[in-house]
Amino acid sequence: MVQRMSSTATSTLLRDAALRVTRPRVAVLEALEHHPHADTDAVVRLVREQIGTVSTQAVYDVLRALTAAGLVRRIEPAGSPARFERRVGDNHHHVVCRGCGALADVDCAVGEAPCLSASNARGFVIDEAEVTYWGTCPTCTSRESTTQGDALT
Amino acid sequence: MVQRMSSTATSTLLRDAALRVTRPRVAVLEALEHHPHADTDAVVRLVREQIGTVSTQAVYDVLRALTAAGLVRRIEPAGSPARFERRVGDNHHHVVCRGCGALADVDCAVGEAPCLSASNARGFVIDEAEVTYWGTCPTCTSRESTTQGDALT
DNA sequence: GGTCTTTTTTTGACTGATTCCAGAATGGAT
DNA sequence: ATCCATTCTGGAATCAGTCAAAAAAAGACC
Repeated sequence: MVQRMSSTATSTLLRDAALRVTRPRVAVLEALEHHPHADTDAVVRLVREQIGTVSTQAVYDVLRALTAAGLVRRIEPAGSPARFERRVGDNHHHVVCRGCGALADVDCAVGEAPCLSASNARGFVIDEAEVTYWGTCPTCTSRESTTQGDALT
Repeated sequence: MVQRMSSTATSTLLRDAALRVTRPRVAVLEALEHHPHADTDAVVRLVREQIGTVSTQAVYDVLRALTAAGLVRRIEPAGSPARFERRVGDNHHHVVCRGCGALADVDCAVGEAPCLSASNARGFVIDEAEVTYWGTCPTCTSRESTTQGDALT
C-alpha cells in the first residue's frame, strides 16, 4: 500500500518491535516525540489533531501495546493520571511538583542505576529502580512566596 | 462519655497530632499497625471487622486526615490503588512485584536519603526522593520457572 | 453533669480514568 | 488480489476517589 506516513523512522521503529504500522500508532509515537510526559487525554487530543478521528479506546490500546513493546514508558506519579514518554532505556528520573503536578526529567545524579545496590531485597529479583523526586516547581515556588500559600485551594 | 478505646497509645498519637479521637480513626490506625501496606479497600474491611459499621467515605476521609497529619504514609505504586503504612519518617523504600503486585519494605541500601544529591534539578525545590524497586517476588519467581510464564494471564 | 460549637461521619450521587465486549474494518503475508 | 490475524469502533461497565448537605459525636465551657 502506498502509505504517506509522516515519518519513516517511526514506522521502522514499530516494525522492528514486531508491531504493525498503523496510523494511530504512528501518530501516538509522534505525539509523544514532541510532547514528552503527555497524559492519555493529551495524547488523544494530539492524535486527533494529526489524523482526524480516533477513538479513545484505540489510544488506550495503542499506548498499552507500545508500553508492552518497550517503545514508550508509562509513568504514573501518585495522584495523577498515567503519562507516557519516549525516553526509554536511559536511566533518568522524574521530579513532580506538589503544587501543580508539573513533571520534569532529571538525569540521575549518581549517573547510573541508583540504589540498585539493594538488588536482592527480601528475595525479590529487582530489575528496575524508579526514583521520583517530590518538590515544588519554579512557578509554584514563586507563586507561594507571593500569594503566601493558598496554592492548595 | 465512657470510651473503651482499644489502645490508649493510639489515642495519644491522634491527640498529639491535634486530631480528634474518634472510633474510625483509632480503628484505621490499628488496622494499619497490623496490616502495613493495606489498600483502602482492605482498611475499610478491617475497620468494619473492628467497630462494625463505617462508611467508605469516612475511611477515605480519615486516611486523608492521617496522611496530612503525617501519621501515615500514602504509597501508590503505578497500577495499583493507594496503599497506606504507619512507618513514617524512617527512610525506607518499596519493592513491587510485577507479577502479583506484592509490596515489601526495603531499607535503603545507601542508608540515608538516596540520590537526593539531585537536590535542585531544573529549578525544582526537592523535598523528598521516593524510590520504588520493580521486580519479581519469590513466589512469582518460582511460579514463573515452573509454569514457564503464564503469570500474565 | 449538662449544653453548645465545631469537627466528623453518614448518605447518596457523581466524576474521571480505564477496561471490557462484540462486531466492523484494516494491515500484511501469501 | 485474497485471506486471516490483528486492530479499531462505540458503548456500557467498573473501580477509585470526590463532592455536598444533613445527622452524629467529640471536646470545651458553664
